[in-house]
Amino acid sequence: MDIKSAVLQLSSIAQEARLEIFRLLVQAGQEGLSAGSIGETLHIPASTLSFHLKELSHAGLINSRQVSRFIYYSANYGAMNGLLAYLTENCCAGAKDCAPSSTYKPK
Amino acid sequence: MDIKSAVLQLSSIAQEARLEIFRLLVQAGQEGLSAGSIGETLHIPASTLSFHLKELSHAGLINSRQVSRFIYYSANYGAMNGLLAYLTENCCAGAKDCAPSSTYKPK
DNA sequence: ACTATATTTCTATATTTATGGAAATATAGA
DNA sequence: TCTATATTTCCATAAATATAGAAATATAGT
Repeated sequence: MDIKSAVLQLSSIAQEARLEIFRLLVQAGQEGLSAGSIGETLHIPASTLSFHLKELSHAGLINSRQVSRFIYYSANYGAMNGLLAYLTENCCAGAKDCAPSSTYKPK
Repeated sequence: MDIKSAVLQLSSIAQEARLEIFRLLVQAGQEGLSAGSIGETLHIPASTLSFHLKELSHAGLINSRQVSRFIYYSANYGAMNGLLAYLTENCCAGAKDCAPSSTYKPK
């Protein structure tokens, strides 16, 4: 992970509408959701949504696939974990248990 | 964690200079580093650095304390972990092992 | 081919953010 | 109190980003 990619990914979720979209997809699982259902759930106009989905895709934090007339978007869990790992890399110069507990336990 | 705080925190590290500062402090540990030594390490002019440190402080991702003429900044590990937990909350609707492995293992 | 639906692109406007020099404000040692 | 050092505030300018309507494009059912 290089810093420019990390900034691109962080920028893509450092915006309220996009963070909502991303979290919705993280919670939705591998299957994902169609653009239309995301817009309906979050009340985002189609053109605005399209702009935000492109930002997230371009950053690599979400994937898309076409299913008939719909486009399904889903979280890229690998990219997400890569980003989290980058943020915590060499945390506390390797001291163990430097950080308070977190509830997320990746395998 | 509410979404506005999360966006504020993400925005604060979604910028190359600030992400460098934050990672430097995450790696530095509890003791932290003085503003001057951060600027010297990362080659950031004082006024620019001050602006960025204020952004990070305001978001709550770093703390500061005065030590004689110096101001020491350090990572707020609790805030960091809170943010990471927020991003992964209800990941995959609770399915276990939905996400690929990560190297960060908070206790 | 025609029609309805899904999504994207185009466009203009409004808003926010980053930069760094110069000046101002601490802090502490002599 | 004078001086040196550390950091912040002020300021103007430059650059990037968000918004959503209207038009364009794609897909599939009839």
